[in-house]
Amino acid sequence: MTATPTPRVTIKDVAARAGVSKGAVSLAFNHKPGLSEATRDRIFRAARELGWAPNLTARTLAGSRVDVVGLAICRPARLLGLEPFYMEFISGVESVLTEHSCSLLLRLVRTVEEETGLQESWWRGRQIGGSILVDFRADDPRVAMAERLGMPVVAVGHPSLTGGLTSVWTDDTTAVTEAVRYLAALGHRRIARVGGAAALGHTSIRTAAFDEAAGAVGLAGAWQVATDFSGDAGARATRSLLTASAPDRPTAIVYDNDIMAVAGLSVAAEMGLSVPGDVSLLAWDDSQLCRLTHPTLSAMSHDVHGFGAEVARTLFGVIMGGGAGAHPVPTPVLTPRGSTAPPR
Amino acid sequence: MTATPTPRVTIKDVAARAGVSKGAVSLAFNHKPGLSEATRDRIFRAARELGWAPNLTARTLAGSRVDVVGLAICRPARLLGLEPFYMEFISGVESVLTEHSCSLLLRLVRTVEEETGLQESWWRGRQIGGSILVDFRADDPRVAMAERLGMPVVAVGHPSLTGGLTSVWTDDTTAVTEAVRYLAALGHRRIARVGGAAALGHTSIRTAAFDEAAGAVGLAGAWQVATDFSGDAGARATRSLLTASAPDRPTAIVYDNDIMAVAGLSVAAEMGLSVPGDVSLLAWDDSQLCRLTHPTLSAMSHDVHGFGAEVARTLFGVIMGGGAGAHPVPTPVLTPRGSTAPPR
DNA sequence: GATACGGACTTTACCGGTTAAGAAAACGTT
DNA sequence: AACGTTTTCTTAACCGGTAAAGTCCGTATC
Repeated sequence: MTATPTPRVTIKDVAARAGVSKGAVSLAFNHKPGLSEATRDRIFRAARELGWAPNLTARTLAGSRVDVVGLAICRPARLLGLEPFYMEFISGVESVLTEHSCSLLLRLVRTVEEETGLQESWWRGRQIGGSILVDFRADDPRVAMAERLGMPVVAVGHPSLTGGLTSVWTDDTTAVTEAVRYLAALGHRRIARVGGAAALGHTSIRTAAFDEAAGAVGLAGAWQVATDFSGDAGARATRSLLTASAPDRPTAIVYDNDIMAVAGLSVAAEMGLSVPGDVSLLAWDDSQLCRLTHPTLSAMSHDVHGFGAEVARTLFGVIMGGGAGAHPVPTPVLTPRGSTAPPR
Repeated sequence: MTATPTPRVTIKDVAARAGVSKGAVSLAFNHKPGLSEATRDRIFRAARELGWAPNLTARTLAGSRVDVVGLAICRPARLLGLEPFYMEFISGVESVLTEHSCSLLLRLVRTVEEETGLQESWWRGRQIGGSILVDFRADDPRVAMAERLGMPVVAVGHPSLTGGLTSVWTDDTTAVTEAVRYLAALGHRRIARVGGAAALGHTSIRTAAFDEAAGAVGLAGAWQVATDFSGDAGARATRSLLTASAPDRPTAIVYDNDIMAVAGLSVAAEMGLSVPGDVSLLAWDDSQLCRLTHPTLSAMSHDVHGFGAEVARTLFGVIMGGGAGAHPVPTPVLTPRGSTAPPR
């Protein structure tokens, strides 16, 4: 990219107009002591008249402050578009960043390796003051990267996945257990779970929790399928689960996100099965989408916006040199709606 | 945000290790002539050994290049989370930015005023090399802003809204006309449209086009409702349209996005009306969601990812000092699925 | 009345690169 | 051998801020 011919106003112009030195202008704009009210006013007036605002690039270079945080998301673009989760998460993050006049540098990447490279170059290039790491997997290379670089990060994921990094996490184990117990309490004895991408750490955690819970409540049948989070995959998985003959067919299905649950609902309809009569469906994340279907979808709800906000707050804590440790956010709670009922 | 104690490697360290001056390292890394192959190799080797990469902040300050583009989206966070459109759009933009090792600076804002302020400070602060402006409204202040600042931007919207700015736009008028003609051809005589936010320019354009088309094909009834794009609003609008008694009730409804169409589908089901038997529904944008419902949703489909990519390409053109004018992208095409049929 | 002190600024040296101008060595020419 | 040309590299001045150290001045202290 080449320059544009805009006549840039610099701190020098403001200083000249206010009849002071650059340093004085800098003091004024950083609200530091050492200036009289009168001078301060003159400086601000001059700046306003010239339409000047500090050049953040120069400020970053000179000082030690960087008011941008990074976020790289590693999922196929096709799927991201549909995941209400991320936009809500981002909007939560933004809500806190904005209070600190901080911006979000976003990038979609294809692989974890690409992400580590990107994060490293962002950090080395002082593009960011810290970063949010999401979608952890087992032995995630980003743990070592962040530690090696001494980069302030907050890891979104269970502490068992995020090593020594400061983390923000939801208790998926408890949530999965609650979901299974709820369905079992309704009388379901054969429950399936349509999970997310097998490579992701939280998927393994939920998978293990589901097995555990299924055993604990003594289910007669428990199935689990891994998908890529897409609606298509959710539909395929549901179809194959529901085509089984009656005794082998689950009477309830839990999904790892709401898109797949919507797809499941449609598959049931297409197969002539009634929801919740023939099969109960339980979604996860609970975006607005769950209230737009017919029947409405019961879901494990999550304050995704608040989650994002908490992540951002934690990141600021880390950047300021504190706030280490694992920060739990409230466990998703069951929100029963029209898609779950006792089996017929 | 305060600094972290990472020992940063700078160009000076690389120069020292390679036994040359800073300038030589700079020349090597910018692939400029004036260095022997041998020296170049030594420099690159030294850089590799030290794990050095040029500091983008310093590079930006010194040179005239900024490899970040801005995007501010002005819709309530709650709605954004659900709009598949934006994430897909962003992923399209990113796909092109990545090729140019360029990043996206994203911010959610509440008002256009807030956006103009933000864009201006981004530009003045040299945070961005250019910007993508979306969601234009009548007499949009951003047109004047971009011109005043001489900031390279590409406006996403119809040329009638974007003034003299370089724009990328879809022909909504033709698309709306096609939608109405299609429904009329199926035999529908009473068609309603559940539109988006009235303040947005493209909504007015579609509203006008709908009226026009309704007149041209001689409909017996044509209704239009403005919403905020949310599923809830779509549901409310649909409910009120469908509660009318038979002669006054539309037999087909066109929605301005797919979320509202999904909501409409559910309202029809809840009211005991069959789709497409009693009422046909036609969605807009056509994300994956339209294929996940039952019946599947007919839609005016759009290559949103490609749209985003085209916008990014156009922005690069503008930044390079060319590419002005209005760039049309293909008109949405009708994709008939299960939710549209002749009226009973 | 000399000394100390604190407030209000200014000076100056960076931050980590780029780039124009300058200098030294290598080369070809007559 | 003397002289212009390149080629290769160095120097030094920016870019637009920040921040530590320095200057100047009015006032309180003994």
